[in-house]
Amino acid sequence: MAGKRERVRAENTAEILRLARAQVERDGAGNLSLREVARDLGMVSSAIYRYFASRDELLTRLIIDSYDRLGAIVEAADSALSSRDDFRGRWRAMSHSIRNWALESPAEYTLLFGTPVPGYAAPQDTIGPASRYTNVLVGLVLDMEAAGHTASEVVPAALRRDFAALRQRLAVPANDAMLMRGMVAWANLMGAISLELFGHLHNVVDTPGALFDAIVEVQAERLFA
Amino acid sequence: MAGKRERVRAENTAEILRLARAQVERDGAGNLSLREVARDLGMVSSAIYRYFASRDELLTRLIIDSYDRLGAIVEAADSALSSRDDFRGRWRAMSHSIRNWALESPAEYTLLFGTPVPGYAAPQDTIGPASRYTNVLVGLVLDMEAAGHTASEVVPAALRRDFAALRQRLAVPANDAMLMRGMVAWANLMGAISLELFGHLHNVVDTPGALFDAIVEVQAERLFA
DNA sequence: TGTACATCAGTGAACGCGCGTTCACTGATGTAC
DNA sequence: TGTACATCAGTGAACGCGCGTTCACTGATGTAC
Repeated sequence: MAGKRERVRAENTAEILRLARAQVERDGAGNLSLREVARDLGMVSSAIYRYFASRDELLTRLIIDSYDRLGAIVEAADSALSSRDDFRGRWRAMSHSIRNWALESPAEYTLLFGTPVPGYAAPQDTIGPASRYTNVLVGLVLDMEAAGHTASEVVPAALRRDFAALRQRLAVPANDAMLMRGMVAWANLMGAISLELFGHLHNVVDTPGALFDAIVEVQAERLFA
Repeated sequence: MAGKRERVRAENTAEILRLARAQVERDGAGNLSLREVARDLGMVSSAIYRYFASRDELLTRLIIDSYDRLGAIVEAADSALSSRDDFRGRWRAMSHSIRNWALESPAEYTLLFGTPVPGYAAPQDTIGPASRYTNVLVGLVLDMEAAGHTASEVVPAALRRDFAALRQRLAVPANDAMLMRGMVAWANLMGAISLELFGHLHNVVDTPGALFDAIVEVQAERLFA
């Protein structure tokens, strides 16, 4: 029988998350309202507290889920390429998968990469899921290094210490110049997407997709060739 | 006498803007409250309406002022370099001036480059001030082109049309590859700053300043040498 | 310089709204014997 | 298979709060003659 209570609880939890996500998609994370979720669900507002201890906890859950979805998407895009040494192809695939996800669910992107919700402090639980999508990029530079690629990027001393710590934490043996390469690619990628999603390409470019492609290609040429 | 009314009005308008800005700095733009501004000012809430027609109008004014301040800062940083053909130096100067401004007034940065305020639609008046800081970067690539630098970046057809329109709108004769270079630099710059300010470098790097320097140098080497 | 009228800044009360969270409660589902 | 008790989901009322905006008003500043 597996417990009717248990089943209903799982269903309702999922439904709350679904409705909350839809609300975030519509009005932004700052305006997520427990009362509205309850209304949508046909319950009284206090009932939500049987499922989530507070608004912040619900937000945290949404954030974690979004990071996880993003992570899964980027991992899938990368591993879809059968030739693992097609580094440019892999870079293209992961870049475009992030942008496509962002365009499909802009508020999810905003939830993760926009203005942090005021008064909300991300708890420890988010840091694992948050690094899932970046790990794909780390994997790419690692594979390049393993394949004998060398990078000549200069890394200042202060940053070399940071990179050493990072290598330990992630148990990743990439060298400084290669990590630097990854950082540049990362900043460039997220910058291009944020500028587009947050409206800064209005009055600049009419086909942001073409600009994104071109930016990805320029970096492919410089960093992943 | 020049009108006491007029003088008081100017003072109060300035004071409202100052208090509103402080509030945005403290709680984020989404939480800007006319009532709180009025309280801080020692006035009754409805009095604000003698100065601004609505909350949105006040927000717009804050945004315009911030773009203007940013624009002025970046212009000053660029023109402080006496040798106009030190392109790398100019790139460094403008990059760092933007980051420094962002660190000094994070909520202003967030107001401009973070999540758009839900329900708020930027009116036409913002687009002039919004392009002031980017024009400095455009100026740099223009000067490089005038000095005989050539760029080999590939620009796809769709984007070439956009760039043609952009050239007309800005009355700027930069060629496609050079404009492309500017776009890459722009995305990279804003991406690096946003990642830092929105907390994505936590658990990645302990000295974000060093990372920023390094990113700027990598792009200096590739785009402005 | 003085008077009469127009302009405008600031008041205070009100409208109508929404929010997160707590708490004592009822009634259904699950568990142990 | 049945009974007795424990667990837990959902209710409804309440607390205390904040918000943007409107409106009729008073009293001070400005203007025309």
